[in-house]
Amino acid sequence: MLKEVTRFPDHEGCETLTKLTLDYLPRDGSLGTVRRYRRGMAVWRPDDRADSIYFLLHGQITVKTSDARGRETNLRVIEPGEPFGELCVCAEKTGLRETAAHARVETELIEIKLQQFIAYLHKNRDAMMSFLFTFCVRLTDTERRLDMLMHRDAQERIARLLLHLASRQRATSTQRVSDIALQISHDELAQMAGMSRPHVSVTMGKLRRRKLVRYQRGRPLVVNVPSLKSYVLAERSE
Amino acid sequence: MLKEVTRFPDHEGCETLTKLTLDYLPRDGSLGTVRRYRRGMAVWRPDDRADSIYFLLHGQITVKTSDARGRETNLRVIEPGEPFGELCVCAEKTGLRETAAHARVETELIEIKLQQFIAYLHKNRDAMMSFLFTFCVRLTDTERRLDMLMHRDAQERIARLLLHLASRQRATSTQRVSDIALQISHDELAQMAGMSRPHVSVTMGKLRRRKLVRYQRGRPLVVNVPSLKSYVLAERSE
DNA sequence: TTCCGTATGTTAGCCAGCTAACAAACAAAT
DNA sequence: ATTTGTTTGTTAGCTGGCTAACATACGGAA
Repeated sequence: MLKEVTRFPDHEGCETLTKLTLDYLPRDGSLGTVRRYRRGMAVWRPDDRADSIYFLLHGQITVKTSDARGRETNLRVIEPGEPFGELCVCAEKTGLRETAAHARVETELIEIKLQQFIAYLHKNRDAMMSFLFTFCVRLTDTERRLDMLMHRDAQERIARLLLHLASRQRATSTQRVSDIALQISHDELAQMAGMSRPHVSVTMGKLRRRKLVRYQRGRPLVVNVPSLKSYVLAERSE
Repeated sequence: MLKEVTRFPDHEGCETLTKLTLDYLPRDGSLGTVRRYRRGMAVWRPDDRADSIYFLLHGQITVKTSDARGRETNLRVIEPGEPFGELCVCAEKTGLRETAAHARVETELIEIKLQQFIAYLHKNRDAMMSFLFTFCVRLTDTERRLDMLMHRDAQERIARLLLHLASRQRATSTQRVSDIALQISHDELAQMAGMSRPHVSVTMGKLRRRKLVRYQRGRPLVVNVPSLKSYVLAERSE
């Protein structure tokens, strides 16, 4: 149990820690309820009370906001093992979600009432520590997306987004390869990068010509991490 | 000690929780080192190892990144009582900061080595729970900034940024007033919103003409929270 | 095969926000 | 009172990304 604690400051396998909390939860059904959702179904809607936390078992969830004009933006994509719908998603103490979460595919998850979850953490030190680490990683994750959005050049923005997605993906792979495959459409990239879909296609085309990514119709998007990274870090002074 | 735990799900005074962890730390000097910084001094630089966590006692800290072109963007402003330089600011397990933190004014803080801090949390359940809540709040905070950056209309973007800053500020005020005063320059707003300084000035001028904010040279910026909020939420369909 | 739905490629025209450059207003220091 | 430094106001181009619209390619269903 202490292994992760002492290993953490060395920053090994940070991303994998995100999925660790689930291992500390009782699996005898005493905490939370297992629920299933089919593709497209809503896990929560903007006006729902934010009094539950979820852990994704199988499938994939997207968390989105939409503004007054109906423009949708993708705030997060949840992978199996990750917690989501966290505590204190409280905008202005109304305790409402203000976001929408939908199953992207056939999905199974555990829903736990916040009260119960907090009570459980209170009794279980290791689970709490694990959960704390999970949040640290998520915070870093979110701050990197912030960093990405601060860049206004399309190529740099997309490049950073792809690197970000690749580093999350890499956590699940066993070996450290330079080519990471992502299953994501241009439309979804557009929603994550805050760009229009056509311009994402144009920008992706440029990156493809530079051999920084590979993709074709129907084939997954393959990101060459080292090349992309050196592209992002390169001085483009003029 | 349990008060905060049970109160949390009701989302009362969420923001104030951010500054709560400090109260749980031993003040006898047994944990961490007190350090002082003068205006402009660096707390850490991009290549420093990220093996400490900090708690701000007095003053103000800004955390920034700068890209290859030298463009600086403001990632966060730290207020007294808040922790910063969190665990796992580990980009690619190098364990480096990749950001720069500077004192904006005369500043005093506590620096604690991560190893020691984690060991302390491990022994002190209430401190850990408090710290966990702090992170939840910070995560929500960061996700709101994400949301703000996803909007490309300048007025909406600045409006959302001001609301965000105001809601953090409001935590320190005793009463719930509609007018919140902020001490921030157009240049800093530009760095937080990912916009150019001139266009921030233009946009702020528009908001001022709409009576959503008040400000003059040398006077602090006063944000009318309800008006701004209704402006942001209003349908601007055409 | 054919049809349909969805993802990607591409272009023309427009416009919001950028850069650059300078002016003005004030504060603090001399 | 001057000087210096800092912040804000403002404008004239310019450009990058947007919208809209359509073309193309592919997968799966019928």
